[in-house]
Amino acid sequence: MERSYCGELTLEHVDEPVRLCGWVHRIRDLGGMVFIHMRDRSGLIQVVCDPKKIKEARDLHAEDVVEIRGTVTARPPGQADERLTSGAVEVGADQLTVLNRAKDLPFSVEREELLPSEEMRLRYRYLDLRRPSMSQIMGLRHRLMQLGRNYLAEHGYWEVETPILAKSTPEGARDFLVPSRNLKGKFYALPQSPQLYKQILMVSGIDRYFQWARCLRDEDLRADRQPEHTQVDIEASFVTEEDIQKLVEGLFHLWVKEIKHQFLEIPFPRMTYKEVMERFGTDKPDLRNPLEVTTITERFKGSEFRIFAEIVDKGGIVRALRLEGGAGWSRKEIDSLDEEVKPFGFPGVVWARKQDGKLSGPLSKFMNIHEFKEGELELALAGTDPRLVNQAMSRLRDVCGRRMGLVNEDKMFALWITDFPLFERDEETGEIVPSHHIFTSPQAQDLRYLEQEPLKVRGRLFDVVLNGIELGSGSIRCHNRQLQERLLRIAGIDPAQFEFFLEALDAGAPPHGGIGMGFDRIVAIFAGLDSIRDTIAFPKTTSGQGLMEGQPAKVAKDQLEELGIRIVPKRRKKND
RNA sequence: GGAGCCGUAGUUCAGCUUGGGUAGAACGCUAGCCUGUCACGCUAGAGGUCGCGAGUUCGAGUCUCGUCGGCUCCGCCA
Repeated sequence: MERSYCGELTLEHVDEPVRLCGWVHRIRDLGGMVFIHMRDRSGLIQVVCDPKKIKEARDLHAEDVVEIRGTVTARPPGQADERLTSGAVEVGADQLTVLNRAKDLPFSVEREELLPSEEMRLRYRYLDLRRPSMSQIMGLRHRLMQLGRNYLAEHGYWEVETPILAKSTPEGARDFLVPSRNLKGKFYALPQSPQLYKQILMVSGIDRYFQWARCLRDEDLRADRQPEHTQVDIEASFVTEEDIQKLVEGLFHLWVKEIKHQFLEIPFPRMTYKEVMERFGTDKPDLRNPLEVTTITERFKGSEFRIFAEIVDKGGIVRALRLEGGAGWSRKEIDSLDEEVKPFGFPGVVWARKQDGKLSGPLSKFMNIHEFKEGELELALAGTDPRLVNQAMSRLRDVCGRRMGLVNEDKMFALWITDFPLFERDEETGEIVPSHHIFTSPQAQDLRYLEQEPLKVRGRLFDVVLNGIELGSGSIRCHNRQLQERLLRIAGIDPAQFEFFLEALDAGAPPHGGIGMGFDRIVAIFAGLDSIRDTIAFPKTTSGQGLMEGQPAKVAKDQLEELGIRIVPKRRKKND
C-alpha cells in the first residue's frame, strides 16, 4: 500500500484507507481513547486509537517511529484544528506498528515555543532538524536551489564541479590547509571560492558555467559567516556587465515569484558606489527605507559650534539625517539614538527640530529656520574619519526608518551598486589592496591612472544588494595577461605565484565575467532569519566547532607521522 | 587578537545585587486514574559534581582570578 504524508490529507481523502509512517509528535491518552499527533516531513495529523483494539497505543513515547494503517475520517463538527493543514480530518487507526523506539531525549521536538539553547540544538542537530520550522527551512533551501539550477540550465549554463583540494594563493582570506602524504611538507588548500577554476573553464571554452560551490575560509565567524559557505557561482564568456545582471535579475525575479508570490521589480535600479555612499552612507543600502543622508560640512566651517568647527578644520565631515514628523519625538526617544552611534565612537547625536514655528535643540542656533518644515527633526554627526561617520549615519538611517514605520518588512527590493573603486587603501598597513579581487578588469577610461593613482581607477565591478544585505559581487574579468600582471604588481603580489593562470590567459582566453552570490544569506532572507546557521543542516559554532561529532578533533599519532607533521605545544601566556 | 552577555534538575529559567537554613518553578520523565482530546485533565513520585579549577572566608550557586564552552559585536573575512 502506498504511503501517504500526514500533512497532505484533507477532506478529499475521507473514507480512503491510508498508510502513514513517521514520528509520534505528541500523545493525549484519555484512558479509553488515545489521540496521537503523528509527524513526518509534510506536517502533522491526528490519529485516533481505541486502546482495546490497539494495545501498543498506550505504550508510546514521544519520537517513537511508527507505521499506522487506518482510514481517513472527517473530524466531528466544531473540532477541526485550523493550525494543521490536515486539521479538518483525522485517521482512525486499525493497525499500529512500532518501527523503532526513542528513549528519553535531551529536548522536546514538539514544543516550538520552548526553544532549547543553540548549543543544545547543534549538539543534537538531528532532533533540531525534526522541528517543523527547521524542516521547512531545509525544504525552502532545496526549492531555491532546484529553481536556480533549472533556471541556469535553461539559460544554457553547464554545472561543472571544481576541486576541493586546491592550491593556496597569496591574496584573500586565510586558507584551510590539507597536508599531502605523498609529498611531505606540501599542502593543498581548500578553495576560498572557485574563482580561478571558473575563469579557466572559460579559457576551456565551456562558455557558460555555474555551480553551487562550497567556499572555505579560515577566518573568525559571525551570525552571517561560516567557515564553509555555499555560493551560487556563475561565469560566462563574451558577456558585458549587462548580460550578467540580466541573468541574475531573472533568477531573483523567479525566486521571489515562486517562493514569496510577490513581484520583484526588474531591472533592478543601478546606482554608482559614489552615489549610494553620498545618499545613504553605505554601499549596501536597504532601499525599502526612503530616508537619505545629507552633507552639511560647509556650514560649520569657522562656526561658533566649536566641536563641529574643529572637526571640520581638521578635514572632517558633518552628515545629517532629516526626519519628517520626527520633531514630535520625546527627549528620551531622541537621546536613545546616542546608544546607536556609541559603538562607532560618537558620544551622541546632535539635533535640531522645528515645532510650533520655532527651532530648538543643540544644533538650532546654527541652522536656518526657513530650511525646516514644521515637525522636522534633523540629526547630525561630525567626525574626522568619514568611514565612521557614514557607518553611524547608516545605522541611524536604519533605526529611524524602522522606528517611523517607513520600512515594509515583507517587501523585497534589490539593486545594483556599480563603479566600485578597483583598489582601496588598507587602513592599517597603508598598502593598496584590491577592493573586490585582483581578477577584476579596470574600466577602460580609468586605465591611464592605473600606476600613478590606482585609487582613482574604477573596476568593471558590481554588487547585488537585496533588502540591505550584500548578496554577491560580480565583475568583468581581466582576460589579458599583460594587464593582469600590472594589476597583480599594484597589489604587491608577485605574478609568478599565478603563472599557471597567466599562461592560461595567454592561451586564447575569451573576454568573460561572472558573479558569486552567498546562497546561505539568500536562504536566510527568504526565510526571514538573521543567522545563516539556521539555513545550514550542520553548521559550526562561532569558534568553528562541530558540536555534534566533536570537531575539529585530535588524530592518532601515526596519522601525523605519515604526514610528517609534529604538533608544537601552544605557548602559555605569561600572567605577570 | 579585543569587548560584552551567558553557563544552576533532561529542557527553559528564577535564586547572585546584600555570602549563611533542606537550591526552587514550569515543561518533560516514572506510576496510577480518565472515551473527543489537541499546551488534555487529575493524584502521587523520582530527578542537582550550581561548566571546570584555584583563591578570599568560620562558611561560596552567590565575591575574586583563571580556564573551557555558547552567543553578539569590533578587528579580520577580495
